[in-house]
Amino acid sequence: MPRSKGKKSSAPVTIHDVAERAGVAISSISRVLSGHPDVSERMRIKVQKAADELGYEPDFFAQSLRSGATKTIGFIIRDISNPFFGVIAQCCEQELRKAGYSMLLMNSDGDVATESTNIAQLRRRKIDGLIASLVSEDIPELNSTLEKLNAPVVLLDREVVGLNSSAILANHHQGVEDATLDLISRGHNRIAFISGSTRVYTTRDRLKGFKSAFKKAGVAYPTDLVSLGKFDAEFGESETKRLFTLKDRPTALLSGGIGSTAGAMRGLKKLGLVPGKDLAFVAIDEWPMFDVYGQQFSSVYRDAAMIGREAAAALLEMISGGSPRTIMVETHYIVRDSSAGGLKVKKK
Amino acid sequence: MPRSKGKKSSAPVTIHDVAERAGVAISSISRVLSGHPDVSERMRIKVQKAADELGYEPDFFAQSLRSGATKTIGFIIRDISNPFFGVIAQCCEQELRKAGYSMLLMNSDGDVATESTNIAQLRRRKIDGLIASLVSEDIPELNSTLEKLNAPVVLLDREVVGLNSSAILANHHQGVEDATLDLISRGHNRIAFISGSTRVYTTRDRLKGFKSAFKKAGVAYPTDLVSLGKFDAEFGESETKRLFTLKDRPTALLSGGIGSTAGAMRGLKKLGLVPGKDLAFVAIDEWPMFDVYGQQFSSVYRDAAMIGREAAAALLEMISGGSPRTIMVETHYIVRDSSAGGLKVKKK
DNA sequence: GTCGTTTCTGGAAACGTTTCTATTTTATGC
DNA sequence: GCATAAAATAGAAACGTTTCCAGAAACGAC
Repeated sequence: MPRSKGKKSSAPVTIHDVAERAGVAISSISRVLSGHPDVSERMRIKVQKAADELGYEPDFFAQSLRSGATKTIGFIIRDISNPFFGVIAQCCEQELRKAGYSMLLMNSDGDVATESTNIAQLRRRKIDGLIASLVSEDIPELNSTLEKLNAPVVLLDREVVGLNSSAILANHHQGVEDATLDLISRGHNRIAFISGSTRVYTTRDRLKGFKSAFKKAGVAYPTDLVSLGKFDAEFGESETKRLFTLKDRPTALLSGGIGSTAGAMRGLKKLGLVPGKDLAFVAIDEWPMFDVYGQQFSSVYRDAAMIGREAAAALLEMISGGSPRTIMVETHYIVRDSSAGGLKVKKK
Repeated sequence: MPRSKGKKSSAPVTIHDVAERAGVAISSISRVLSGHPDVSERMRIKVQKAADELGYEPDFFAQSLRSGATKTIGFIIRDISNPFFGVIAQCCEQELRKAGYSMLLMNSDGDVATESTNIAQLRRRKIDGLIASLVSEDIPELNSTLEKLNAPVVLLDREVVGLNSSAILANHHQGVEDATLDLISRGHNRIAFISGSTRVYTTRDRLKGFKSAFKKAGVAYPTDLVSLGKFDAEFGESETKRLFTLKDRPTALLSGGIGSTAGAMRGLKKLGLVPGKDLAFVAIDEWPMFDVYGQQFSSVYRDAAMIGREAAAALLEMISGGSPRTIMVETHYIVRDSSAGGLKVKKK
């Protein structure tokens, strides 16, 4: 049954239909529509007309199967509900969309196995590139898993040794050091620090800044007040409760990341401790609108939107043959109300 | 050149390789791996073994091209950086992933044209279903655009007439009415209301609750204090500034949605007005961690996680042949500190 | 044993493109 | 006008699956 005669309006129009209508070979249709140079003006017009009249749209899967390019980018993060990641994802997606790419979003839920399943899924989907904030940097099969993707990779705030990928790193230690030095100069020495696992760059670099501040100030570094484990709110809350009920409790707190901060704030509230009054408090990474709440929280700030844009740019560059690169994004200590408080004797 | 002999390790292994290794036809491979019933135990074992040894993974695009199913769901929202949408997306993605589907995320940036381009893109990608929070409900070609998708659609907080889709609607008017009645009972009658366009259900239903509260209370409805336009922070901020510098300025404010609330809070701050003191303030929709900030904001709450899960469930049901349905999600007025304030004469 | 059912298997035709190769047409130089 | 090269086109072979169809093998029933 010839497909041309049956005027089934619902049957999708294929390249064959266009070829028949224009009275040319299907290869000519393909050439015209993909902008091949060896095409006469007459042919171009004829084909374009037929395609327009039929409302032809090339089948995405047929194109990908044949050409190999999928115009699809994988995006893996712990948790898209984290507004910090949300901003990154948003800006990333906008940039990728401009370049004709679509974004497959997957949450890893902070779980190594889920993350690995997700990567496998993306491999089967033959993504053209991957942007990921990994759960951990030292998973045994990680490098081979990522290499099997056969696509360029951009890592967010992660350093994976031996992997030929780009990375967008934040200069955490600078901001954290500035914040810690400020707290020390205000008279604190019992400063608590809560953040995620040391198996990721993020935590290690923050810790580096925290430690170097004590060293620079010549003050003993409070080992017992450093709690590194997970980025989630549960950990932040329980550790805050634990630390702030110690015999010799801290007078200040730095919480590392959106999740930690959420947990810390909840924990402090349950303990009846008010940031800026009963303790000094600095959040690392900001919530959106952090600056407009009645109570003003200090923070170590980094620009999520820029991170998203840089990630997209780095990936697109690699897709078009460029080599991997590492981009460092600055962090800034922003002093607000909550840096005060927590000390018996008010300074000046 | 026979593909089997060249032991190119990088060449992806196809169904033909497995067939050759097992010494059977490719159709048998397909049958075994897709769980077709008419397969002997001997064949099953033989094929499974060959597939495992070669590490065979079916090509996603070839499968989709042939079978028509893409195991891909489109997800369109205004802006994934909005934490409310973030939670919805997260829960949605988790549920879809469990069912073997992946999520293509696209921001519409609140722009009708972008949204329409996105839908067209998703159509070409032959998605199996769409979950969307549309910019507007009354776009001329909207219905035909969505129908051309040829896939089930779940709308978030939107009512599109004549479209055979599922919808997850929030019962906004109940929560808003409760909030407004509370404010009226506290002595307010100059209550401002800022929200998005009336071209979406969200705004209309909120407005309905706002109006009915005044009617029930027998108080004149302050037409001049209702400002409906856009959901974004810019609109929220400028309208807040305008309304609160009126000669006869409002004593209370309801802001509709995350964006409006962000703008309103910023605007109030610039005016030097403190919620809970200089005015009563109720946010519609909560930010994450809304309950732990020093200053406690009242809100009309709805459960974003549930909305996400219900959306996924409704879509999966339609994909497997179920019919569309409308799910109503409750909203709740949560009274916190910011419901107080704004009145010269304190009521008992 | 023969016959009709089942159960199983192999071969080949799709799916809708891109791209390679071969062929025809057109242009160029003399 | 003729050889030669260049440009334009058609035809067919991929890409890697699923699925249809036909036939082979196995199995009872008689």
